[in-house]
Amino acid sequence: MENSDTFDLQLFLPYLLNQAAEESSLSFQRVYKDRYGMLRTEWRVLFHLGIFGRMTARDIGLRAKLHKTKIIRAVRKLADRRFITRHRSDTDRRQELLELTVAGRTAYLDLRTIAERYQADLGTEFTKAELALLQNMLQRLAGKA
Amino acid sequence: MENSDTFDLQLFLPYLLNQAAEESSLSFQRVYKDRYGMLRTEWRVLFHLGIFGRMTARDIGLRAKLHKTKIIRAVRKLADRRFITRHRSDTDRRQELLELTVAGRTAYLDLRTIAERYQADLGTEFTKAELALLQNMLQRLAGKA
DNA sequence: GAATAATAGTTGTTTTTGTAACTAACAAGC
DNA sequence: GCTTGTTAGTTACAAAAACAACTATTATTC
Repeated sequence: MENSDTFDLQLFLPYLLNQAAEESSLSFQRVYKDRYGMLRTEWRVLFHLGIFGRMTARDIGLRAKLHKTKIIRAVRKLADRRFITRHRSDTDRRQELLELTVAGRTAYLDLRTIAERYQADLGTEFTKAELALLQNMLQRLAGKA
Repeated sequence: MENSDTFDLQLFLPYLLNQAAEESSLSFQRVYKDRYGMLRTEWRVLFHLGIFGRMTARDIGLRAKLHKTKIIRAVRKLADRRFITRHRSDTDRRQELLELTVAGRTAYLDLRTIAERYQADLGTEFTKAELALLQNMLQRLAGKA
């Protein structure tokens, strides 16, 4: 340890954000992974369809900043497991309209409940004002505000 | 869109944190990747050795919450490129002591300068108090405070 | 002090991700 | 209306991460 240094890695945002993101993902991951065998991209696609209703892979990609190859793999897996349906658009046959099945919506609502509980639990750790500021700053850092 | 829903994904922390983490990693990634051909795990190992001096793979893993298989691969690559040296410990020959070479320290100092500039630039976006609160909350979320 | 357990590091295999190149459909310009 | 360019989705291959099993060494227990 002769060459000790003063840079504080724990405060360096690209590092700190990743640590926090990974930790906070864990509890939620256990649910979508163990209960539904889903990957991160898959629950995100599921949530987009649950929240916004029928939409295309392209639009999900734009909203979630996900590359189309990631999305198509998630879409295939979700369709294989009958969580979503895929239909070519009549007006533009390049596009494909994605939509939740009943089973998909059930899974979404179940996961959404877990997500809401997670958010609610944060209220015991932080004040409303703190959380609002955190979310605002994170959105600015994410380039979305 | 007939099934619109009210859950706000943009405020869901496991999602929001990942978006912010990915975005904030990008600019720094360009430097360690393009300039040094490093991966994320590699700059992290490099920084740990730069900051704390000689240490073992195990201790880096504990501090950075990295799995040992990730570390050993980073260590091999860093050693191949003559950024670090590896020496079996005399007191416990299972352990290996890792240390930066001169070239490794040079690379570390270069990257540290970029990191410090990144942190300083945040000061134009946010106030000192905001940043302090953000870092504190993130550390609590990461389970490190 | 021999047997058993635990630890540091290592290797191999499987999943998942990243990147580039491709096809089919549509759009724009002339 | 034919060429040129763009877009949505798809496929194939390369890179990286995740997971399990292994070796060598040290620690523990009886």
